[in-house]
Amino acid sequence: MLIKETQAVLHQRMDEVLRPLGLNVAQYACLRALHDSPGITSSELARRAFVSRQSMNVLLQGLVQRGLVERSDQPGPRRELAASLSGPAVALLDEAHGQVAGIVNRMTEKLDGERLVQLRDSLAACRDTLTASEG
Amino acid sequence: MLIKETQAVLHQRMDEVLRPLGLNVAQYACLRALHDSPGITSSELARRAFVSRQSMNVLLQGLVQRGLVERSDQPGPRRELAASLSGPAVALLDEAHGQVAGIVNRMTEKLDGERLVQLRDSLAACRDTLTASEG
DNA sequence: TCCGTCATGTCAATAGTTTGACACATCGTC
DNA sequence: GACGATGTGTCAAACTATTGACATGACGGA
Repeated sequence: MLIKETQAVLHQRMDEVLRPLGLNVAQYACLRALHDSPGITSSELARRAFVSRQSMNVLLQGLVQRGLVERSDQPGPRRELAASLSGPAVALLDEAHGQVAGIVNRMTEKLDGERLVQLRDSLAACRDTLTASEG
Repeated sequence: MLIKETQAVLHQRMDEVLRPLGLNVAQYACLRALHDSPGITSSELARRAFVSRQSMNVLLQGLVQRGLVERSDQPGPRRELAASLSGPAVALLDEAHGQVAGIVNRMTEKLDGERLVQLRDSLAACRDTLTASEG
């Protein structure tokens, strides 16, 4: 499938540029989601990354040990532990985001603005249609 | 990322319709590649599926035990063992392909022909650009 | 109020994948 | 013919992720 191939190659390129920063694609996506939605829970993070809660938890523990994320010690209403980015994490995430943006720019350099907008719209339409027809 | 989300949802839907047939997405992709290119080797199969040779080998062994693929007993020039589909496999693959085609049709039902062609072209352009700029 | 449901976090066990390494065989070059 | 490079298959170990299960705490309806 064309979508799968494109995503696989993009994943490889992202992994190549993120490895020197000590991150993999899953960790980058986790930090990015944490930056966009501070105080999010581990389970919600797992849902957005399409992995199980347990995997996201071990990933989070690794990031906590490296001092990149901090989890609140006092649980919330539903026993959840809010997670947030640390100071050095935002700098690292900025660096990683720049690298990834470079990849995306190279990927879409052959497409003009019109085509790029249509690509985004079409992909979003496909995603929404599939998510709606679950079961 | 939009591409990743779309691919993830598509992967989930494919897994849902392939599970009743006793297949997962990796096995379906393997059978499909084997149908398009009969006599292909395990390593080439692994490259196309973006997995390691070892993973593809255990996947192939499972398919061999189920009588879906057959590997030639006499190695070729480079010690390779050609793999080919068995009789029941093509029927199963046809059934699976119909299910997947239904998913894809539902996914792209919101797009007219023009948009669909542009989507394919844009994705192919992105993939080719990324594969060209390896390193 | 009581109980069923849902949601989160965590543990143990299992399955699947990758990494690293080795043996074998061919091709190209000298 | 000899040698290194390349490509394939296979083994063992390590890692990653998933499945299944359990405890805890809050919400909602009878």
